[in-house]
Parts: sequence; structure tokens; C-alpha cells
Amino acid sequence: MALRHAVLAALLEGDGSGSGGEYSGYQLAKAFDIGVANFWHALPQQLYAELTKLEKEGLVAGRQVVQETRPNKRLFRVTEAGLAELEAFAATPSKPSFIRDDLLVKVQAADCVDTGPLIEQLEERASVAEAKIELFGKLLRKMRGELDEAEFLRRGERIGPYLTCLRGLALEQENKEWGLRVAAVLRERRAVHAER
Amino acid sequence: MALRHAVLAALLEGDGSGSGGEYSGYQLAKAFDIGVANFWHALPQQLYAELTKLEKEGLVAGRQVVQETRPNKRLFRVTEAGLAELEAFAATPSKPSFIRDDLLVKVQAADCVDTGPLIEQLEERASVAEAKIELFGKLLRKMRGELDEAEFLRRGERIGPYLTCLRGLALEQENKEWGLRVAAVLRERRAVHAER
DNA sequence: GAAAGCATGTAACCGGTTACATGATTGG
DNA sequence: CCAATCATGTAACCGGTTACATGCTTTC
Repeated sequence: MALRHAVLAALLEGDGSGSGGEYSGYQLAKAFDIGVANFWHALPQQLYAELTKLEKEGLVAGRQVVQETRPNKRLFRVTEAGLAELEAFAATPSKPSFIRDDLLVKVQAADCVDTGPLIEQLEERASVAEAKIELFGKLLRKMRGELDEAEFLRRGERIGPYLTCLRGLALEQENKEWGLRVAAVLRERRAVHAER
Repeated sequence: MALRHAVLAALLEGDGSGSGGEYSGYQLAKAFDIGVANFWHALPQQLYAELTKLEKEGLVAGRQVVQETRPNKRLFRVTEAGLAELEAFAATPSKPSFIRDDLLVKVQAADCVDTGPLIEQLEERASVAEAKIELFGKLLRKMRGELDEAEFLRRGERIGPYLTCLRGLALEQENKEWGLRVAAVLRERRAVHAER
């Protein structure tokens, strides 16, 4: 039961554009897709359900916003109780991080299956990673504003998302590099195989 | 429903020590802990259940081994049908990889919670990562035997597990580096905060 | 005119986690 | 003597995924 904490942590950021510390379910889902997906994956339905639960427990507070040209929405912010919950969570020992990756399963079996489709998927993965690398680069620049990184990390106001984004960036760089390298290795072996 | 494929892929390796391509449930659980955990996480109960299911479907074959000094066990190997299943799986598009990490959730909220316990956890995480780095280094050396890496990747027989292990190594190096860096950043900020 | 974006959910199902259960042998 | 290792499961519960449901507005 830790989706709740991921939601609370994401909600702290609000959307920056204005009221600060507020997200609708829809906006939250988008934020998850971009920044939070590096360390927590969740579907929109889960988020809507979790927000409802958190509201009942008083950990977030929602307010209705009536819109004319758009459907109405509810904006949520973390309450005092929510903060306390996060605080408590931050002090408990962390579970080991946990990964699931189809593509790695396939590479594990690379000696026994046709590597053609694998090479394709690895290169596809690398190009997705490259797109994320660029995105994260932009996000980081935006967050740190005019300060350089060292300065920002020393005196910036909200460094949490910056630090997790750095992690995401490193992960995707690793993803790209590894994917291209493995694809190259498998190609080379296909060539050697074909020679004989 | 992809645990089955992770099990099949892991089973392909057997345990090296002897009969090749055979694991008991118990051994499989250990293999998951070491090599496979980098890209797939599963509890022993799941593995026992999955092996039973796979056997019913004919994707693996089990044989009973009676032992006197130890409890009896069943050793499983991948069948032709199992290989075909893996082959088919390898050719389908991969789901995006999926991560869950408590510690990153906490770092995301670092601006709003006490960073003391966070720093501890980050350093703990880094030292766990270091242990894994050493372990993977040994595993890689063992797998490649007397060949150097480039040579092994060109002509080695079973490179699948080697390639996934390389990924695990890179991941843990990244983990360690990031953990130490973030811990240092948070420490520095505590110091600055204390000054005022 | 079609597709993408805004906005929020419900319901059924299935996979994963937690807790429980057993019991002999070997090493520190 | 206690802990760890070998060895295999069952059962209840809960969280996550898949599929379904709606409907208006903006952009291409």
C-alpha cells in the first residue's frame, strides 16, 4: 500500500502554473506519466480511486472547480495530515526497488530464440530512451532556472523532483547505451553465424 | 501473465553444475534472487505455483529426484513446447519496463520531510549497491571464463545471462553513484539550514 | 470529419503479497 | 544449541490491470 505515498509526493508539486500544490486527477495522471513514471507506475483509474480514498481519510482535500468550456474538475492538495503521513513514510525502511522488464527476459533467452525481433525491439527501446533523455534535459533546465546545477542543489527551493529526474535521466542514458550495445552484439553474432 | 516467460528464460540456464538446463523450484528461487532480480522480481511461492502450471501445460517437464540426506526434489527443464512459447514471446512487442521504488518516492518529497532518515536510507542503498557490483563483477568474470569481454560476446556460447548481468551492473553502479550524490546534497543543505 | 485532449469514473478479473505450515540436516 | 539451508507448498486477501462507459471541445 504505497501508491498513496507516491500520489502524495506527486501532489506536493502542484502544477507550478499558478495556485501551487494542486492537481486534478487528470493532471496527476499526466505528471505520473512524465516525472513519476521513473520510479512509480500507475494507471489513471488507480489515481482517481486513490484520490477518493485519500480524501475520505483526510490526507488530501479536494475542491470543485466549475468550468464552462471544459468538464468540471476537482483539484486536490495535500493536507497537514497528509504531510504527516508522508513524513512517517519517509522515516520507515524502504523496500528494495523492484523492476519488471519484458525485454530483459527476452535478452536472457537470446541464445535460444531468433534474435531478429530482439534487435528491433532493442533499437526501438534505445530511441524511446533518447526521446526521454531530451525531455528530462529540458525539465531539468526548466527546474533549475538560471542557476547552475551545483548552485541550484545548494539553494534551490524544490529539489526533490530535480533529484528524482536526475535519476530518471541516468536510467534512460543507461537504457539507450545498453540497448544499442546489445543490439550491435546480436547483429555481429548473426553475421558470424551467417558466414558459416 | 509474463512470469511464465521469466521462469522459462531462467530455466534455460540450468545450474551449470552438471546436468545443464535443470533447476528445482528451490534453485530457481535462488537464481531469481541473484541474476534475474535485475529485471524480474518473484517470490518462491509464485515460482512453485508457476512451475506446476507450466508442467500441466507441457512447457516444462519435471522429474522426481529422491534424496536420502535431503528432502526429495523435482528438477524441471524447458520442453520443445516451452521453447516455442519463448520464441513467440520474444517476437511480440515488449511492454515498457516498469519500476517501483519507495526510496525515490521519498526523495521526491525531500523538500517537505525530515531528510535525516532519508540520508541514512540513501547511504544504505549505496552500500547494498556496492555489494551487488562486486557480485556481478564476479559473475561476469566467471561466465566469460578466459576470454576477454569482446571476444566472449563475439564467440561465447551463452551470452544472454551475460548481457542481462551487464545491465544489472550498470544499474547498480548508477544506484550507488546517485545515492551517494543525493545523500551528499541533502547533508549539505542540512548544514546550510543549521547555520541560519 | 476525425483525432486528440479534457475530465471522471465503475466492475470484473487476475496476479501478487502475506501469512501459515512442515520437518530434516548441516555449520557455527 | 541455534540459525541457516534444503525443499515444497496452501489459503486468504488485496492491489493492479483490463475492459467498459460518457460526452463535450479543440485542433488538424
